[in-house]
Amino acid sequence: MAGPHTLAETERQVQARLGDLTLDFEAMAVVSNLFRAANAVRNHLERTVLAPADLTWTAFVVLWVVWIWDRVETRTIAAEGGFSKATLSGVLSTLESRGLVERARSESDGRLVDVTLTTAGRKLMRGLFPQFNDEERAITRHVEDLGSAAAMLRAMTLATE
Amino acid sequence: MAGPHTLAETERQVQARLGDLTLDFEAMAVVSNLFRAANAVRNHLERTVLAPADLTWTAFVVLWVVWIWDRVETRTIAAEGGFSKATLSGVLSTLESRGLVERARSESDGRLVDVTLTTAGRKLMRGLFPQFNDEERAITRHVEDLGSAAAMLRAMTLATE
DNA sequence: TGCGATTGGTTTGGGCCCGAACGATCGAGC
DNA sequence: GCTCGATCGTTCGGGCCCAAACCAATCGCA
Repeated sequence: MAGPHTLAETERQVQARLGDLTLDFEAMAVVSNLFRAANAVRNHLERTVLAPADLTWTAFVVLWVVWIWDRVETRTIAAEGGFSKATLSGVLSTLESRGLVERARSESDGRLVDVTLTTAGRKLMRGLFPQFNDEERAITRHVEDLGSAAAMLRAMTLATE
Repeated sequence: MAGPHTLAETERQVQARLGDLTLDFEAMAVVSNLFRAANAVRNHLERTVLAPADLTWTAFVVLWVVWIWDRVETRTIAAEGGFSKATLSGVLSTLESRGLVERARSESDGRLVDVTLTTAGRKLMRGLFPQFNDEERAITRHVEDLGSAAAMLRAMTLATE
């Protein structure tokens, strides 16, 4: 949200429009930078790692969750990935048509659908994830304390729930 | 990406699949938490502040940039907002049809288009932004050092460019 | 001055994204 | 057994999202 302009300049402009209100500019800067970072990182990873494999961001997240947990119910994937079940339904259909995942109705509960990776899906993830992690390392290389960075982000996530 | 499961459990699963490779789990956790936070914050703000005004996230960002800078070229909006010019073109059409912004071809350069807020657009932002900032304050209330948090996020953004 | 290269915004096509509505299934309590 | 409420995945409609193709305007450079 806040961009090439300086922070001070942005504050000045906001103050000019809402001078009579008390605002929290530090909070504004943090939220703004959160989205700039997430956007930049996502675009970067999509271009460098995902595009060559013809995968979208969300498709990769779905594959990742299924890969880690081997056999997952769709509701779990949606919760872990942070998107709606409606979105997941479409992405799963795409991945299924490409032969990367398989849907199977649960035997113990007829409402649930279990998802697993096909052999092709597992092979793809095994090749992709190391590249992905290399980029993650590069992206965070200038972050001093990774542990406290993760904790800070978790604090924001929790504060919204 | 990483969700209800514990971090240690996730690492164990990844290690089981890629045990022979060196991975950076701390970097993985930071990137993962970055997206969880951004998703959670965005969804929260959309539901609490934006939905009542019938605005999407991107539409609000566009309005915000134009509001701050009064008269902006579309290329600037796209750069500040962090999305493509193709996306912007569609969102601007939506906002224009709702009477919140106006497009005007630049007089000095026939390729450029300047965007301004209408009176209705300014009125909307004046009412909306204080609510938005209140939520931003609440979201960051458990972050100890807002300054270093913003710096950390900036470091990640810069590392991808 | 002329013309190829660059820049800027829009359009197009395909995919993601959500809330709401829907049909199927399950389970608690009678 | 039966029913009512809750849960699950899918579908639908509308909007966002991007890359690539496109056209108009401008610039660079001889």
